[in-house]
Amino acid sequence: MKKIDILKKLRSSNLRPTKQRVEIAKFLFEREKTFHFTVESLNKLLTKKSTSKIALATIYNTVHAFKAAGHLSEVEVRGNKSYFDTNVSNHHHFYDSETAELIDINANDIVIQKIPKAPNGKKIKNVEVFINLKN
Amino acid sequence: MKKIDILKKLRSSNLRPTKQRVEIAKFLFEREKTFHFTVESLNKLLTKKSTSKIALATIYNTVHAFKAAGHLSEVEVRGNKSYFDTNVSNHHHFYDSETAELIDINANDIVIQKIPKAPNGKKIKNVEVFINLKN
DNA sequence: TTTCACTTTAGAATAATTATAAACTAGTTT
DNA sequence: AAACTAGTTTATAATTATTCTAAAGTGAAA
Ligand SMILES: [Mn+2]
Ligand SMILES: [Mn+2]
Ligand SMILES: [Zn+2]
Ligand SMILES: [Zn+2]
Repeated sequence: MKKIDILKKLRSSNLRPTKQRVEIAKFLFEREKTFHFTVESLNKLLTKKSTSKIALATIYNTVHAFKAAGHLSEVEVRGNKSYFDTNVSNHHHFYDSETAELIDINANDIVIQKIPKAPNGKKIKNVEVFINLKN
Repeated sequence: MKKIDILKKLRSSNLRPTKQRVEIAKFLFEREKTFHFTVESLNKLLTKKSTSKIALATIYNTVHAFKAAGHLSEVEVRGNKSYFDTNVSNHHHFYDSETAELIDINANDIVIQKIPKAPNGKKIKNVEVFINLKN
C-alpha cells in the first residue's frame, strides 16, 4: 500500500491527515497480512515503534473513525476488550484462547450446507464462524 | 425441573443451598426454554420477581460458579457485557443486534460441509456459528 | 497575522466486573 | 444450649476498558 492510499483512507474517514493519524494509519494498513488488534495492543506497538507517544483517546477516535468508514471491522471474541481487524471482507476466524489470538479463515474455506431460515420479520445479515482452538 | 435438581446443581457447583442461591438457581433452571441473560438483566428480573433483593456480587458469584460447574455457558457476542446461556450443549445462535437478543439454533440445524484444518500443533475445540440478523 | 474549525491531549466520567472485608448464618463441637 | 467455625452475603472499593470533556495546540485560508 502506498502513501497515497493512506491519505485516501484518512480522507474517506473524514479525518485530516495529521501526524498522529498518518502514523496510526500507516501502522495499520501498510502491511501484507491481516492485523488483529485491541486498542491496548495497538497502543503498545505504536509506543514501541515510534518516539512520539500518541494519546489513547486519539487512538480510540481514529480506530473508530476507520471502523465507521469500513476500513476496519470489529470482531466479537471472548473477553472484555474489543478486537479490530484490518480484513474487512467477509471471513471467519480461528480463535486461540491460549494466546487470545485470532487467525483469519478465508470465506470460501468454510462451506455451510444447511442453515436455518431467519426468524419472522428478520433477514440474515451475515454468518460468522468461529473455530475455537485448543492445544 | 424439580427442586431436587436445583439442589443437585448447587451441590455440584460447590455451593451450599442458601436462600439467595436457591432463588437464583430456580429462576435460571426452572424453565422450559433456553434463557440468555446478562448479569444486569438477571438482576433486574430477580428484583422484579422477588421481594428480597440479592446483592449484585452474589449474583456474579453464583453465575460464575454455575459456569465453572458447566451448568451455564458464556456466549461471546457484540458489546461490553457478558452473555450467559442456560443451554450448555453445543449449539449456535442468531444474534439480533436491534434487540441485543440471542436465539438458539440447534446444532444439527447447521451443517458445515467444508472446514479448514487447525493450525500446526492446535486442535479444534468446537465450532460456533453466529447468524447476525437485520430487519 | 488573525481567524476558526478541527485536533490532540490529560484527565474525569462511566460501565462492567472483580476484590475486599465486615457482618451474618448455620452446621458442628463442647 | 452456647461457642465455634467455615462458609456466605453484602456494601463498598478497586480495577479495567472505554468514552467524555474541556483546555491548549495546529494549520489552512481570509
Ligand atoms: Mn466491544
Ligand atoms: Mn466477558
Ligand atoms: Zn480477521
Ligand atoms: Zn444459546
